[in-house]
Amino acid sequence: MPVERHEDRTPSAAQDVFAEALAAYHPPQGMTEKHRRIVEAALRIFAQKGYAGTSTAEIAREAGVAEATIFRHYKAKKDLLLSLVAPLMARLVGPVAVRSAAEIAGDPSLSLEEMLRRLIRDRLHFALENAPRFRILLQESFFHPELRDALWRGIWQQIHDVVAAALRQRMERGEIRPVDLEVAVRVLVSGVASFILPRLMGLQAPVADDEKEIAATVDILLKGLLQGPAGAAAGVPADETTGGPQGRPDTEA
Amino acid sequence: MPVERHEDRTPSAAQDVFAEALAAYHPPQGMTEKHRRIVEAALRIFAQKGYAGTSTAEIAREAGVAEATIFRHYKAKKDLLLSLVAPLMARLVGPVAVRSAAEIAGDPSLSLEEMLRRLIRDRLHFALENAPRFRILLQESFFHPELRDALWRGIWQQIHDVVAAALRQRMERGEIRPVDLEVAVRVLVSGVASFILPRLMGLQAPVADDEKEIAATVDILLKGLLQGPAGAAAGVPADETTGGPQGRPDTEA
DNA sequence: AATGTGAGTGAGTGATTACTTACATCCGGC
DNA sequence: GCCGGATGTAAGTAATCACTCACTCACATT
Repeated sequence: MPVERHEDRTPSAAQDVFAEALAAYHPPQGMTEKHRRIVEAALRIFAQKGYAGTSTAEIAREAGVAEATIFRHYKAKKDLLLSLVAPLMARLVGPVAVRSAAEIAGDPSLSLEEMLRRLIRDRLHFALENAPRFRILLQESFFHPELRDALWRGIWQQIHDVVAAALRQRMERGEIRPVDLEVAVRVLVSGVASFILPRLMGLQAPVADDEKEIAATVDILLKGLLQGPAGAAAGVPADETTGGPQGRPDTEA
Repeated sequence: MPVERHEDRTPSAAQDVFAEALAAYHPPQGMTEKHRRIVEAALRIFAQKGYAGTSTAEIAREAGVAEATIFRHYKAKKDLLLSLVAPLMARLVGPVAVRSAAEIAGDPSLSLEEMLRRLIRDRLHFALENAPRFRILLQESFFHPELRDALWRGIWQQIHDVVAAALRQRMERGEIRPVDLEVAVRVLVSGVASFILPRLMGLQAPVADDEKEIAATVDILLKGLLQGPAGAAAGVPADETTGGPQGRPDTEA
């Protein structure tokens, strides 16, 4: 990058990026006050203007520290970026998240419907909790091949494997039709993503009722759009503007 | 933006961006050789490194012109960016594209299945034809509110209206179940997007057969995943790795 | 032949870039 | 008291940023 000119001179943020960044990542409580404010400012400004569109001077100004203080903690600007997304990556592909998702997806006692609802709720909650980090990871993966690879190989493959396994299990039990697994995973995940991404990006009109929308989304994904051959549909009626007590505000943590 | 420091001094790329950019857009045949090469270089490099990550010096070098030549044709760097995405926006929301999509979506003689297949083929073709412009519009809409608004208000609303109208029509005819229209549109469009976006981003493993995947996607969107209550499913069998002559390589232009 | 015009450019402009260096200040262990 | 490491910063550094200026050149109109 010509705009980031010293970038490739330092070997700091070069090869096996995440091993290094994860090692360098110390949790918030080990940080000094100023260090914490640098991270917060960077998180906020990167999410808004992007990595290449943000100068270290602005981060320092916004954090109320001297510019050199940033480089006391990070060898290069890019290391700061990586330190922001690395913990998110770790939580996404780490054993905790995978086990949590796999537990939901693999639980045979859950109806497919309930499983999908929980998955959407679970991921929506997680995404909104880490919204700025998610946004940065997403938008910067356009420009940084290492991030794109990590996102693709790490996160997508994880999601894919968990969902595919759950679908295969239920397909063998005859619960779902024998559709192409890859396509089914793609459609399912994109349906969930269409729920989460607009909220993550700050688009999205004021939503009336998340639970109702989740139920309707799952309903369509499971039963399709077509009129059943024998009046099969028994799910959410959903005549567009109905606001009756049909959502389910109970549900677990 | 501190990185783009002169940006807000010039009133050139300020308010009603697209009116201006569209007016300034002259089709390729009216360009000089060097101007054309500037546009091509910018298209290529912006798509790869992003607007903020690309310097005018690099564009000039890559185009084989002097840096000042860029500013002979564009008042500011941002005007160059807008001139790249404006024609795409115009074609997306303009009467041609809307009529084409609306014709497909509104044609009552088409089966819902065939309509969706044509829509996917049509949009996939269009997206791949304009891949760099699409990519730039998508990635820069994270950072430029005017682009985000245009993409949201213009393109999404167009898509939404066309698809919603088609669905409502078929819902009134009893062809599809009475589901929530907004949710149905969202799931449908995201299913199509999940088909197009990975190809646009250069992700996506080498795909065996587009037609087969389109058919399988449409099948799932229409009939859902669940086993029908009376063995209803009659669509694509799709036992994961079957490669037999079941795709439909006929289909129109 | 004089004049005008748009394309094109070499050589700048001052501001800003990521990053460094040298030098303080703090704080806990001896 | 004194040392050593970690934290913080003012004041740089050379390179690069978007953009401008003064100018040439080719060509068209008169």
